[in-house]
Amino acid sequence: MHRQLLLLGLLRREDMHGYRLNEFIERDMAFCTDIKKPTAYYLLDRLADEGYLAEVDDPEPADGRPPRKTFGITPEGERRFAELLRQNLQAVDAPTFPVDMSIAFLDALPPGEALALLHAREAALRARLESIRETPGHRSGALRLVVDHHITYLECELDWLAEVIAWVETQDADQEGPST
Amino acid sequence: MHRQLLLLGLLRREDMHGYRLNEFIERDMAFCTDIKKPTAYYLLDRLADEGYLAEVDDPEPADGRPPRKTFGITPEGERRFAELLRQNLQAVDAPTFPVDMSIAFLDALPPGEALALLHAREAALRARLESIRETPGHRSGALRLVVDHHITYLECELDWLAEVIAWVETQDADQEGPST
DNA sequence: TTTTCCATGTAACTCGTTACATGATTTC
DNA sequence: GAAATCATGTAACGAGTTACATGGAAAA
Repeated sequence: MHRQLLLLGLLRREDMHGYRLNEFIERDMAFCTDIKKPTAYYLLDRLADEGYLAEVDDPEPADGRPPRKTFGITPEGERRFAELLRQNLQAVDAPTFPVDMSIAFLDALPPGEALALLHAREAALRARLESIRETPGHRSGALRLVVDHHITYLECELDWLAEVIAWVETQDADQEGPST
Repeated sequence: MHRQLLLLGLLRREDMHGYRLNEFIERDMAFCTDIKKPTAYYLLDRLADEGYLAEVDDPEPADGRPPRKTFGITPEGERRFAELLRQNLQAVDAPTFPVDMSIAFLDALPPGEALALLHAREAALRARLESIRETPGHRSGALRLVVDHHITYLECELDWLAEVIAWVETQDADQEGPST
């Protein structure tokens, strides 16, 4: 559903063909969406079938290039967009973190190995945080807020991971015995 | 994949039949997993087919009750469990937040309505945070860490939401004109 | 001359959900 | 007598992904 919203939202700003759309999404939105090319093409056709998009004439057809299907949003599409926007903004999704399942059974691992894996995870999260911080563009406008969302989230993940690591370390110490 | 891990992890502690397993998951793990009953039954059979689980005799068959299939983990299941645990702990998933798509197009909404929706969202998040804070049990052990994960996450969501609200408010003020 | 770019798709598949089916037994 | 509890499942569906297909043009 947020995928439809994305496509409608982008086409609301400018008519585009699938290839350009996918290019833009890959370059500028990859950090916040996971829509894949075939899905985008499929959804474009479906949204057009449903009357939310309409195929328009290619404003600058390039010769010796495959023909392209340029889409524009229709008035019904605008209405649909607003509807999805409100729905999506109100929906409070309960996210699930796959890693939680590992944490729940962390005692099944030798503490040493657990710590090594957790530190590796920490490094990976830090790397991602850096790469998002260094992302060019998105310096202004609403997209900045989305970048901030991911930065805030990664920082919170790191805080929590530190807590997990501390916990494993105390477990480890307890196991060695406080008598040592 | 984290679903398999969950089932194997729980059956590692104690032999169980599907119904009890589902009961436990609904009562004590609903806040961190979204596995549904039919999925659990299906996965139990599949894991058994693959040799990771084995059907064992019901230790206390109740009379006048439907027969139940009690599963226990096999040595291969133990190995599989450890493998999934390591895999899952190392995998750094790039989460996508559906709400980001709304935020990216927030300017399409009248600022007043946007603020109302954002405040409603804030209230919903706060309610969830409270309900998790008041969750009984999970006070000790690894599950406590998982609860903390969700608390930390919701707090970070609230921080970020406040930032979004502030941004919309400045946008609104700018639009009214700094001359007023 | 092989690779990359442009541009669109399809077919098969995976994973999971929803809604429903069954049937005895206990509780209201 | 109706509803909830116990216990297991199936069938149909939906959303999305992967891998592949196509075919000309430009760049390496």
